[in-house]
Amino acid sequence: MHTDMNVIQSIELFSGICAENIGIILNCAQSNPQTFAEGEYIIKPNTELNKIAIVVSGKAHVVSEDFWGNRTIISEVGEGEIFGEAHAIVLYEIPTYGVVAQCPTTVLFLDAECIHTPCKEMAACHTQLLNNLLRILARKNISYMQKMDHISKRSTRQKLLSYFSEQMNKHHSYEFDIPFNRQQLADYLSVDRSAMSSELSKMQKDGLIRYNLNHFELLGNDYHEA
Amino acid sequence: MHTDMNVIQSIELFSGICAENIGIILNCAQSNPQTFAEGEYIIKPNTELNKIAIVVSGKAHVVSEDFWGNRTIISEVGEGEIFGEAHAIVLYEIPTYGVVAQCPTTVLFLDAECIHTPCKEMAACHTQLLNNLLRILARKNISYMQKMDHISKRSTRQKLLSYFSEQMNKHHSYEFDIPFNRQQLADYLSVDRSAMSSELSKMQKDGLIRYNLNHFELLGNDYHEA
DNA sequence: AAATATACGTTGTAATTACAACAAATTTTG
DNA sequence: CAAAATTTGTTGTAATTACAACGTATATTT
Repeated sequence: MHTDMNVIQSIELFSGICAENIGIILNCAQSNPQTFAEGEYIIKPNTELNKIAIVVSGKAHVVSEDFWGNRTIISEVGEGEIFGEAHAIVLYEIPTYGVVAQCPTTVLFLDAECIHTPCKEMAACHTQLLNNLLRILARKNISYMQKMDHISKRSTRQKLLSYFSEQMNKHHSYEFDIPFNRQQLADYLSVDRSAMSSELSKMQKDGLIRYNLNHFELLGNDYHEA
Repeated sequence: MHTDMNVIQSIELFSGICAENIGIILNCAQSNPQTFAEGEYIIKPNTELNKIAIVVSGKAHVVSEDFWGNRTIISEVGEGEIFGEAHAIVLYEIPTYGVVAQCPTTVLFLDAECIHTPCKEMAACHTQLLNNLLRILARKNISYMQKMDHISKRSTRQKLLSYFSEQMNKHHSYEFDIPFNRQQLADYLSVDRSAMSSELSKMQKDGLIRYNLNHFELLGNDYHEA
């Protein structure tokens, strides 16, 4: 129970909950920290999951493996982030994905039971915990929807335009910096990096965009030309 | 307030909540039913959203439109289902998608405020409401993750195999019926129908699968041959 | 500042895909 | 049951993509 309390107290799941109540939750949820070596499964695929996992330190990949053994990275979870919460809440679904430590990683497992039927001591902070979980899930939901929206486009150009369109809205400007390098952007959009790079070139040549490294500018039909 | 109470009482959002308390919620959330014509925007893109929408009757599409006017269907919501809940919970995000009625559709809007700071009358059922919302969001989350996992594969064949792999796990069997027709499956996997159809043929010829209409059978390397 | 590592852009080729057009099969309707 | 409508399968072609290989630029390390 002596895992880095500084980290624990600052994660979103416990925001607005005092240290004392966090202690009560950890106690009620029978939390136990575990450390995993690089490459080790934190969660094995196709295994029942009724715990919410908090990454106290380290980093892990949520990966999916199909019937034929092909592996893909679904998402990355870092310090302070949680995973498994969706499956811990929807009890009867068994996750097909696994979670693999990318370096020595310490994880705290919270029994989801205390979400559904909290003990008396938790009454004071249970609602806050539910609200936090709700917000985390909602935010993940939104980002999944956005990503799906981009990926579901048929061509690399359309995927890029869809992503740029989102960035434009987010920044309220035709110009913006993106938070990815080329490889990360390609991974995010599920396309090949070099093919994407060359498509970006074509788009610039076609007068759709202008860019330099991470800085992009959208050129609508007849807007703000120089 | 006289919208079909039969539908309202049977939706998942209100499961485990008695009719009386549902009345309290609807009252506290200043719910007001509205009816929209086919093709009409229920929610316009890029508009702040702080209400949870319940489809009382009809059907709607969640669509995204980019800077250049291209439209894509993100998901479909039918009777008893809700939408907008993620954005109503994460207040500061503005949805880029819109929601368009596919036929005359009646929708009940619940002010999300009563989720965050419920009135006294709601105390008795607020936790149940939070739990329901949590479960709905978690389930959507899981299905989004699965879909992303399929779509992010690079080739049509891999997308299909990923989907079949999921179906196999779900049915605990190498044989199963899928709930889509060809066009729907193609839309779900974001590929062209006819290209997918011909890829299915090839996969059958290559001995990976066997199928007839909606019935599919996976042929692992050396498993259960006849 | 040289050496190294990392990120980015370019090009050619083989493979895959979208698209269109049509044929075959299946389901619905009168 | 026949006709019509819908769904599914097939094929060819033009366009797009993945992949590999390599050159260049930028950042980091020593």
